[in-house]
Amino acid sequence: MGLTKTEIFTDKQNQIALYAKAFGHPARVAILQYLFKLNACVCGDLVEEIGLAQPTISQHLKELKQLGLIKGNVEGTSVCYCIDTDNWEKMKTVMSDFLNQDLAPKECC
Amino acid sequence: MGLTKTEIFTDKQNQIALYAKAFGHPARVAILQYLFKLNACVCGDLVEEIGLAQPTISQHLKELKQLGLIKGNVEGTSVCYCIDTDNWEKMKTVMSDFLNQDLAPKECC
DNA sequence: TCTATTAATCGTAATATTACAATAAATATA
DNA sequence: TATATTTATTGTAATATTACGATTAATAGA
Repeated sequence: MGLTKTEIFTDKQNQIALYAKAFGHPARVAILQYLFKLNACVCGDLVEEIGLAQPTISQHLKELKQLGLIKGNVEGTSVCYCIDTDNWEKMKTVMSDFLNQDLAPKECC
Repeated sequence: MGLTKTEIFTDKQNQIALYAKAFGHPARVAILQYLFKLNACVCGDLVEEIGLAQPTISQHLKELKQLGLIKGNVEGTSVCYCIDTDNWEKMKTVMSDFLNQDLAPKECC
């Protein structure tokens, strides 16, 4: 147990859950907001900005990178991160479809 | 360790993360989609519909209820669940603000 | 080459999540 | 009251996540 049974759900449902999981930690939310705010590649000051230890930030960045939401470019000894806008848009489509489901105005119970 | 440091993040960041966490499991996504699809209170057939054990479904429903995204009304021996549309709209506002951040079209790195 | 700087990886402890069997609670009906 | 039906709760095992110290890797510059 303790293992999510992905096989009984649709690809779409699993995809929504994966994106949502990425946003399910405030550090990752903060990282993404900071990248959007600066509107540029952020080279190195994420650790001071967020306030968690360097390995922890690195771990969160890795998750976001694996999902494709950010990209990292090596610049000398530092790595510069920014939003991957193409993939961000794809994610938005998936998540918006889910969030914008609407109910007909029908009384219930 | 293993404990999210919520105190170093803003209320907004924590709120986004809490909502996202709720959507971070495909069973909860599936439950919500089903409630939207039927557009009615669902009395009892969620266990067969989703395909997880009854206590597991009950646990997922509890999480969604605690966040306020669904409500449950007791009807005899069964409980009928439906989307809490008011709270769903509030959630949508919060999540949309986050997802719809946009970058100026600026090259990066 | 040596040193400094910065990010990634490894290892690990603490906590959280997921899933379900067993059981309890609640209520309708015989 | 007794029984059937349905959902919630409890307990617990398996797995995942979070956080960080220690270390490694990579590269710039002396």
